[in-house]
Amino acid sequence: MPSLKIKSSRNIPEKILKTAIHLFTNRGYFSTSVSDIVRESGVSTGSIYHHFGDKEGIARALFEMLVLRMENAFDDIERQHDTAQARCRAVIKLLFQITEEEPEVMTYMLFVKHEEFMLGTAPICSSKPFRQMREMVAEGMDSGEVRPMDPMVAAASIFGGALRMISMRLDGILQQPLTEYLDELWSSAWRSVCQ
Amino acid sequence: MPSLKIKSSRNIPEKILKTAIHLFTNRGYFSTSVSDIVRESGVSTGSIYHHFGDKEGIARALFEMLVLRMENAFDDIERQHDTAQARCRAVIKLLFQITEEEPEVMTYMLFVKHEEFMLGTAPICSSKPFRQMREMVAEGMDSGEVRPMDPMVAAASIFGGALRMISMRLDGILQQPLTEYLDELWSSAWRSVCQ
DNA sequence: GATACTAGAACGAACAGTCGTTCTAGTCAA
DNA sequence: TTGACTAGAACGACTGTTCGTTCTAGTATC
Repeated sequence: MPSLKIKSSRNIPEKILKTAIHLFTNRGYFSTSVSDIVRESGVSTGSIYHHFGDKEGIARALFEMLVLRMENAFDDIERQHDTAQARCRAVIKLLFQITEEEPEVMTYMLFVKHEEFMLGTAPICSSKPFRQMREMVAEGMDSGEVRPMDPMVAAASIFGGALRMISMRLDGILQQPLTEYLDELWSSAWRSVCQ
Repeated sequence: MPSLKIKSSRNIPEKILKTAIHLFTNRGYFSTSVSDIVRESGVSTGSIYHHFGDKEGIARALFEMLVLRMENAFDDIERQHDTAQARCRAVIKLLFQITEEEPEVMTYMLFVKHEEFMLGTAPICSSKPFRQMREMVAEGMDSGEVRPMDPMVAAASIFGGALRMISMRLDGILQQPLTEYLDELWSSAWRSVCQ
């Protein structure tokens, strides 16, 4: 997580966010009370409300931070690779790495129903990172790497398997680290859409 | 939904369950109060507790009913088809149909985090229907229809795209009914694992 | 057929506890 | 001294649940 450097030497907002993502992903947003966050973070109620306004504000800050981080990572990938094949593979590799290194981050991004508590928020798959993923596939179709087909079907075919693996890994059904499945999964995924 | 015939001519448990699945999927479990269910169903608080014990009991009854229904449907599919290819395709077709005809049922089955409120419940992908899906793929590998590979990767590759399409459809990103994508999606999915 | 009785289904006002939030007092760096 | 920040007790709204009562339909008795 890119540490948001903030003036206070004790960096209270970061403490709050770290505790929050841990509790939100393990117990769920509604089963986490503000008092729980106070207790586990060692930060007072007053500070929490001073920095984030309300409980939803914590969830929102967390979400925006992680989405932004993902956007930047995808921008990097687009810069570092120039074929759809290489880009999509790099995206999956990145998602697998994050899942292994920071499972709570991946859980919060992909498998938390933000609309339920962040009122007026669009579902995660209409967020920019997901759009970037679909665009990579669409560009691959324009360039002839990906065979002509419905763009949504193509995107679902390329990334669907990987997202399924992530979901199973986070649910404890896969024992081995995701990175060990990467090559085999990618060759299957690419077979489904290549010319 | 298979109507649980119950003596009472007014069939109160069914009224409660219908209201509950509607509210749970649209607002979320925690944002739905028992009073909301009382108001929308026209059933009294007392009756709800008489039939289901507590709020969680409603969610649990709903879940068990829908999982059972899915198990039976998959059993039928296994009886009616004898190749992995035909079985897997039939499963996807069925899931697409349910998504179109009863989106709330599909939402509740796939995209509600039951562990958060039904304490001690395993995640949905360790439930029997999901195991049945993985077994169909494994059998296809034994028979030589599916090329040799990690069984989990094979299952994720076959069903991942379809589940992604369902998710996008339920989130309102796909305008057309899923059934229109079935042929194209299936041919992609099968390409990824066939010999 | 009429009556008395019974079991369980339905009701909803009342309760105890928890939650998110507010507020006043205090701390500390500049 | 000032102003940003921290602290945590206090508050009111709301939640899931309970429980005493009423209603309903079926059975036994006459």
